[in-house]
This record gives sequence, C-alpha cells and structure tokens, in this order.
Amino acid sequence: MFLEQSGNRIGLGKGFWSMTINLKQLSKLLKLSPTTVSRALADYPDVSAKTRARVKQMAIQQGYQPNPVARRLQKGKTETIGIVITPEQNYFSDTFFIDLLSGISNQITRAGYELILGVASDEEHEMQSMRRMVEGKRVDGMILTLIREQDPRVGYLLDRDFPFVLYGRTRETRPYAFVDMDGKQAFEKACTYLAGLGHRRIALLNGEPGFMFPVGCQEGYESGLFLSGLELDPDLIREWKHKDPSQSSYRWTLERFKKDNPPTAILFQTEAVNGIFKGLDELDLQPGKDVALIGYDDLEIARIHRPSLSVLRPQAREAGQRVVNILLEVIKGEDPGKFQEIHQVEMVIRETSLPPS
Amino acid sequence: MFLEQSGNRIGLGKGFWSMTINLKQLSKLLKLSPTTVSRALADYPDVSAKTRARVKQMAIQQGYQPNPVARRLQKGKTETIGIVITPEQNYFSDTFFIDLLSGISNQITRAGYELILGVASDEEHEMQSMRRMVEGKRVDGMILTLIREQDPRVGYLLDRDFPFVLYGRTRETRPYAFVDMDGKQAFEKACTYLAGLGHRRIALLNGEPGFMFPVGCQEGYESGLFLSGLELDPDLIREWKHKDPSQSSYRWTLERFKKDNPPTAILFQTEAVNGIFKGLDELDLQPGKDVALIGYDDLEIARIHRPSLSVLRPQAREAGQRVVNILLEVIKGEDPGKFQEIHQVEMVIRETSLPPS
DNA sequence: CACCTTTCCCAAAACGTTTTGGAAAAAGGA
DNA sequence: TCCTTTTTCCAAAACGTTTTGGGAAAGGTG
Repeated sequence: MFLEQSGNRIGLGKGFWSMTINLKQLSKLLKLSPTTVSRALADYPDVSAKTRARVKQMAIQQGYQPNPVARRLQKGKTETIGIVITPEQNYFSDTFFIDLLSGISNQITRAGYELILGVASDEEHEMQSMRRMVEGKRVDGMILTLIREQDPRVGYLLDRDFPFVLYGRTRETRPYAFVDMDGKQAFEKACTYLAGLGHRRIALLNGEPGFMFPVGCQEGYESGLFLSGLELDPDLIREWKHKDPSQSSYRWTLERFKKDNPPTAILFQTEAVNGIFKGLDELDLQPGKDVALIGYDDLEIARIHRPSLSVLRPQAREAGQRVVNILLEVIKGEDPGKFQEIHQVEMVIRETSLPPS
Repeated sequence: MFLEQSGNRIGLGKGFWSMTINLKQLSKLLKLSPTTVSRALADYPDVSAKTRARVKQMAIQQGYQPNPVARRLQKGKTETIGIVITPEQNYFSDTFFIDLLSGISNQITRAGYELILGVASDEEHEMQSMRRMVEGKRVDGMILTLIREQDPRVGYLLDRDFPFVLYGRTRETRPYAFVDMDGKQAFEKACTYLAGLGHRRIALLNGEPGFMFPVGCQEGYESGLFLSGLELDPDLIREWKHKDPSQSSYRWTLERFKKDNPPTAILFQTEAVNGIFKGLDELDLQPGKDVALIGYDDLEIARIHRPSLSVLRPQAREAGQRVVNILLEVIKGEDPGKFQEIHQVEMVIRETSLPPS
C-alpha cells in the first residue's frame, strides 16, 4: 500500500543489478505488460509498429538492457563458450595465438555471447577445467586448441554430444568440426621452393610428436622432397622439445652442422628460431647466406631480425572467426561433420631464403 | 496423470541442461523438499546430520551440480569477473602476462567464479568491451591491466561504484584498490647495484610515457643515481615506442653509442632487449663485457640468450592471485581503499651485469 | 500433563526474462 | 447487422535455484 512492492532497491541492494532498470519497471513506465515490451524489443510481428517504436525509444532512453542471466535461465542456454589454454606449452609465445584469440573474441561478442577462459598448467588440469565448464553447465560449446594425435578431450566431448570445434585436427574416426591450417601444403610449398632454388639437403626441425600439427608438416616436407626429386635422409629430420624449443634446437644446430653432410636449408616452426640463430651464430654461419631458413608462424622476431626470416604465415585471426561461426552453427544443432575446413597458408619470402652459396 | 509433468526431456530438449539432474528431481529421489536438499548441500544447521549425509551422497552419486545460471539469478550476482586485454600493446609478448593471467584464473576458479575475457584492438574498443560487461550486467567486478597515467576506465568505474582492482596504478585521488609492482624500488636497486660495480654512466631506456609504469621506473633510476652520488644526464634517458619496441630501441642503441660519452650500462624493460642486442652486435660491443644490461621482466629470451640477461623479476603469478582475492573482498562490499599493495621485485643476477671494463 | 525449546523440515516467493495460449478490440465481408 | 478474421495486447507459466517465514514433531522442564 505504502511501498512499491517489487521496485528495485535504492543504494546497496544485493548485487549491482539494482542500479539499472528492469523489464517490469520499463513496462510500467510504458503502461504496457512486460510481455508486450519483451516482444516489441524482439521484433515480434504481433505488436503494432507504433508501440514497438515507442517501446524501443523508451528502452534506449532508459538504458534498458535485458539481464543476461535471467534470459539465459529462460532460454536454457548459457550464451557462453569456453576455451582452455595451457601456457606451459609455449605456444602462445607470440602474436600467433593472440591473433587467434582476437578473432575468436570478436566474433563471440558480435553474436552476443561470452568467452570464458580457463588457464591450465598441464594436460590433467586442462581436462579438469574443461569438465568443470561442460558438466557444470557453464558453456554451450567449447573451442579446443593445441590438439594432440590422441586427444582425450575430443572423445570426451563426442561421447556427450557436446558442441565443440577444434582449431587443428586429431586421429578420430567419428565426424567432428574443425578448422585447421594446411601445414602439409605449407611445408610442401616451402620445401619445393627451396629445392627450386637449388638446395639439395633440406632439413626439417619439427615440433615434438604427440601433437597433431607436426604430422602434417612432415608429410608436406616429404611430399615436397619427392616432388623435387630429392631423397629423404632421416639424418636431416629432428624434433625440438616443447618444454624448451630454443635450447633443444640450439643443441641440434650445433651438433648437426659439425657432422657430415650438413643441410643447406632448414624448415621449422618459428618457435625454434632463437635456438637456430644462436647455433648458427656460434658456428659462424650466416642465416640466409650460408643456410636458408623458412619458419612456420610470423612471429615478431621473424620480422625484426636481420636478416629477416622468411616464413609461412597462417591467418590466425580469420581462422578464429571461422571457429566461432562454426561453433555457433553446431550449437544450433547443425551436423558437425559438415564443418571441416582446411585453410591455406601463405609464404612470405624475406631474406633468409636464398639459393645455396 | 500419465506423464511426469516437469521431468526433464529425454534427447534433444532445448539447450543441453536436459542432460543432467535437477534439484527438483534430486529431491524427488530423496523424498525430500527442494528446500531441504538445497540447504543440506549448503551445510545449513537446520538440517539433521543424517539427512545431510544422505543428501550429499545421493548428490554425488547422481552427479548433481546446481545450475549456475539459476543460482546467479537468485543470488543477484553473476559470479563472474571480467578482464579486457589489448594485444596491440605488446605487453603480452611473453610469459609475464601469461603468468599474471594464470594466477588470476586459478584463484577465480577456486572461488567458483568465472573469468570472461575481452580482446580489444585499441583504447576505444577496450572501453567499449568493458562497458558491455559492466552495463550489460555480465560481471560482478573488473580487473584492469596496462594502466595509463590518465586512465578513463578508472574514473568510469569509480563513478558507478563498480568493483574493480588495478594491476598497476594511475593518477587518481579517490581511493581505489590496486596491486602494483614496485618499479621504483626495482630500478633503484638495479641502478645502485650497477653503480656499486663501478659504472658511472648508466642509461635508462624506458617505456613510452602515458603508461604509469615507466614513471616509477624513472623515479627509481633517478633515486638510484642520487644514492650512488651520480649526476643525472638527460642524454642517457630515452623512451622506446610501444608500437615497436625492438625497432625503436635498436635505433637508439646504434645512435647513442656513436655519440660522445656512451653509457657503460643500460637499464630497460626486457621488451626492448632484442633491439639492444641487435644494436650492440652491429657495433661489435659485447653485452655484459662492454655494456652491462639489466632488464625488467624475466622473459624467455633473457634466460636463453648467451650471455644470459640479468633481470628484475616480478612475481606475476602471485600478483594475479592477490588481485583476485582483493577483488572478491571489494565485491563483498569491503572498502577498496584498504587494498593497496605494492609488491617487491627481486633481482636476478646473470651474465650481463659485470663491472665496467 | 502443560508449556517451552529445540530440532528438523517444507511451501511459497523471489530473481528477470521469454514463451504459451488465449482474449479483447478492430477490421472486413456478407 | 452479424459473423469471421485479423490485429494487438496480456496473464500466467516456466527456467532452476535460494531465501523467507513459518510449522510440526520431538525433547526438556516444571
């Protein structure tokens, strides 16, 4: 009688929602029912053009925004998607992952969704963090990166029919959605390019096995050798360690160039570049001049180093956007098997890809 | 009569919440009211030890987890905190920011909260992304990093009484909560250390003005000179550009060492190290031997370079945890002014901090 | 036994939306 | 004029929790 029953509290109510206007309050202001206001804002055809306009104007004037939590409860969706990153795998070391994340985030925001982030220290916590999101009903879908050949996360999500998209691929026979870079084509292109310059001994310093990406790189490398009529020499292939890319590639460089038949060119992921540069420097070999180099990923160091590093450059931002668009489709109920994209990788020729001297 | 009224749908209901058990369903299983089950799980004293145990056991057995969205609606809190990152400021370049994020994420998860992430391309989008979170009622609090001297975000949040914590500081007279690294003390320590080794001409290659951090660095540098009885020479101070740390510091290095009275030691943020190394290399000066170097931030390059770089090492992970704990207090209603922490920075002496030759 | 606590439980309301299933009013057709 | 259709609105239910405000049963006390 005296007090407005369910108006919002002034001052410190619980939470901060008290600060902004409500659907109910807005509808009272408009002398309409909450139903009509809600439907007007959602452009339902059963509200007249006149009142729709009136409602929208008032909503803007009052700064009304529907409470996302309430909407989520009613809609039965979280409007949220999850991603878990593992910094230990220093993946992340540079612009590449940020570009991916940037594309992901933009597209998610555009859809009115939210991105929630987990940071895991290792494989076990990675799974744990994902399970919390999935089983805790905190997300509508997951984005997975840094995919391993045998990746338990994929099986887990498939078993539960939970929507997800991989950035990368895995060994799994059931259909699933992914966006992947064509590492095979990229390394094939780089390899044939070097062979075309006259290089006969091209080395591959590849990422550690276990992850899926190096598999494609090796395939591309072998295919490139074959297409160029070169023999595959197992003594020109080596893996760097994920725990310590610089150190392991540094050691290999020193060691390999002291042995017989050293390479005249190296293909590698750019993570390993510091080790290679350091090793060559110590051996008094000049990158580009004495040894041709092409890295995968256009990290900052590649651009600023003198001589600047030729690279294979994945379009991470675009890939991130695609991942999100696909995930939203899968969440809507589309068949994940329909979304399997392999993106081309461009080659950027800079100063380290010269003919053999 | 024939059909269970409000049981969950089997198969494809709307959303995926249909897959897991409900409070109502759980209470039916237990032949208790939802109230009692809820209160049993929340350890209220008004439910007997026996039924509490029974409830908890059944909850575990059935894998019951309260729906966070419903809980948030009722509690009037989002149980979510937001952070916006701006990759363009290549802040981010290495482990430091990831460590911070890792500390933040862990602590947030421990509290049962969620971390939502915005990625903004510039200052304007940064503000926009934050406003979406705040005005859209999507978060209970914000974490701010990369603080500028005049930072509009801080004023915005203070005006609205919205809970937030800075990693860093700004020029603002109203009280607010922050966790900051003691850049002043760190640079003072490094400066006096170098002076103690006999260096008389110590240069400062500082971050761009506009951000708050370089201010403290310069203060510490000047104070270190003063304490060591050295004159401040404006010609030994320079800023590198945020857009391109490597290039700008490379140019300065070349230029400065060709002029009269070059420094025998340089203090800088490690972001600039590549440019400095490159410049010294070109000038045939050996880091450590010919020029002493101490960087702020223990990036990977600092450890792997030969000679390895002496650094000032902030404990980013710990700082991230503190930021979250403080933010949770502020959200609870504690006075933000009570939480102003300045963390000490340790110095790690490696190979680039030798006496002058 | 009558009375007062204490213990244990629960029905109903509330959080802020969207959706369902009409109903009243206006318009159209004969 | 009366009936039908279309237009425009709305009350009530629902989403899944937690909190409020008791209330019944059990246990103590005189």
